[in-house]
Amino acid sequence: MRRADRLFEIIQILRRRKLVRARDLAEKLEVSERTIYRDVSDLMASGVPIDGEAGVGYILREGFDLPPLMFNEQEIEALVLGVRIVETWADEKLAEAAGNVIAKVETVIPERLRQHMAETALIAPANHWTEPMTVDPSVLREAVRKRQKVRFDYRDGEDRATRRSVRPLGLAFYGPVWLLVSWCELRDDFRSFRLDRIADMTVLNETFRPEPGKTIQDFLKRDAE
Amino acid sequence: MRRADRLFEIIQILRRRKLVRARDLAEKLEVSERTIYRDVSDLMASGVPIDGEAGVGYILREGFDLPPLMFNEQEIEALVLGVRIVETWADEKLAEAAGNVIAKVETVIPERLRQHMAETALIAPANHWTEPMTVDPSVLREAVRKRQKVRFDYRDGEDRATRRSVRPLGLAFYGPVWLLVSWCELRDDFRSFRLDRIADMTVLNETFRPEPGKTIQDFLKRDAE
DNA sequence: ACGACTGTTGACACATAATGTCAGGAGGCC
DNA sequence: GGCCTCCTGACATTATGTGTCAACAGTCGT
Repeated sequence: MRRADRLFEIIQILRRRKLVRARDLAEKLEVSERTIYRDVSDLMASGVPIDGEAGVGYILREGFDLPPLMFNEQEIEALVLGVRIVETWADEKLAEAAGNVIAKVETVIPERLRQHMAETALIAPANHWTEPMTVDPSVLREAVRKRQKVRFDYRDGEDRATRRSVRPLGLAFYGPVWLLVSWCELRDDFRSFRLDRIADMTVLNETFRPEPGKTIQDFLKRDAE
Repeated sequence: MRRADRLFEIIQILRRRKLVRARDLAEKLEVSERTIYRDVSDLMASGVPIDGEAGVGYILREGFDLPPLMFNEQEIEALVLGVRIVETWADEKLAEAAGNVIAKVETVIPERLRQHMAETALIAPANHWTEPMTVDPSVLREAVRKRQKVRFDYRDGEDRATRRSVRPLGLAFYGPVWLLVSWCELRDDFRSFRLDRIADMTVLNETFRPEPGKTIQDFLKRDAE
């Protein structure tokens, strides 16, 4: 039996039974326990939610596959429109993920809705007037997630250039342009930067901790006033 | 990337797109075409219904009922961003539906992703420069669904006013403005109208049948050329 | 506190599977 | 016919998987 099949088989066994010991799996699949431990470890690394408890066995937590979903027609339209906008207005990686969302949702909704999904007449045409990006948004998204500071040159509306070091807090979709919402250490305040005016960006190794008053929630709160 | 992951990835790509060439897969997954042929062959042997046609590419037949894997983090981000954009850029009814989508998805994902969902740092700020709508988009959406013709006054870029009778085919999100994509009976051709320039619209009782060459698919096809 | 049970990890030698390259064949499409 | 694509075989090379042995750590019942 090929390894790929075995990994799949382990998942199936875990789906069927609540609790399984490595020894059971080893016997069933005719490999050594050591191999099972390695397989399970790989599955975990791939995101399969397996809990292994010493003295007990393995349990598959919920959330491995996507359960059936039910939406009404209006919700389908909202979902499809949102995803289509992301597909045409965001960077490649997000666009691809958006495509996956469509594909995955399609397989878990009832047939009737699947049809409606395909027929949704809300479209987001490829836009031709976005400013060419000078930074890769996916790099920035990662910096946001990992809370890594970034440094870059910024050219403002009056063409003045400054070098900034900021805490990236989030990315904001603002029509034809994307903004980097950040805490600017030069100004010691929130600042938003247009992604098309950023140049020579480097993600620093320096990380930051969220501090009260300097998070994106604080920014949004202030924005609302 | 390990082989087992690649096999899953191939399935996902096939789910997303109708037609894929071995070459596309090879580039995407950074392996040789030969490896792709071997992978696909193995998937087929495992019962995945893939059709491979010489001169065409690969197609995933229907009837593959393996539930898709749970959303990954990137997909959650794409979904959340899409929904947030709809919430701020679309009309009230769609915005509300978008909110429901979030709520429904939240109930089926594991805790870890729910947290990620809440923390997604992609935002779509309330935009302040959209042109004020002169028609209710939700009325137009319904007319699209029910295939009811509509009549309205339109004021073009040079401020010339015309009265139009059109088949509403769909709505297009075009940044700060929304467009009504339609088959215009005055010009006997496809025409797009900015929603903020439409006035005195009435939905007619007259319905229309989709005719070859006059559907939104035809419009999109022509657009691509 | 103890012992039995089970998951987790490392090391190492060995076997096997995966991969890329090259070549050729077969079938769809215009 | 020419082009594109899927499909298959062979072969050298490399990467990966595997079993065995060993030690450690967490759980559970007593």
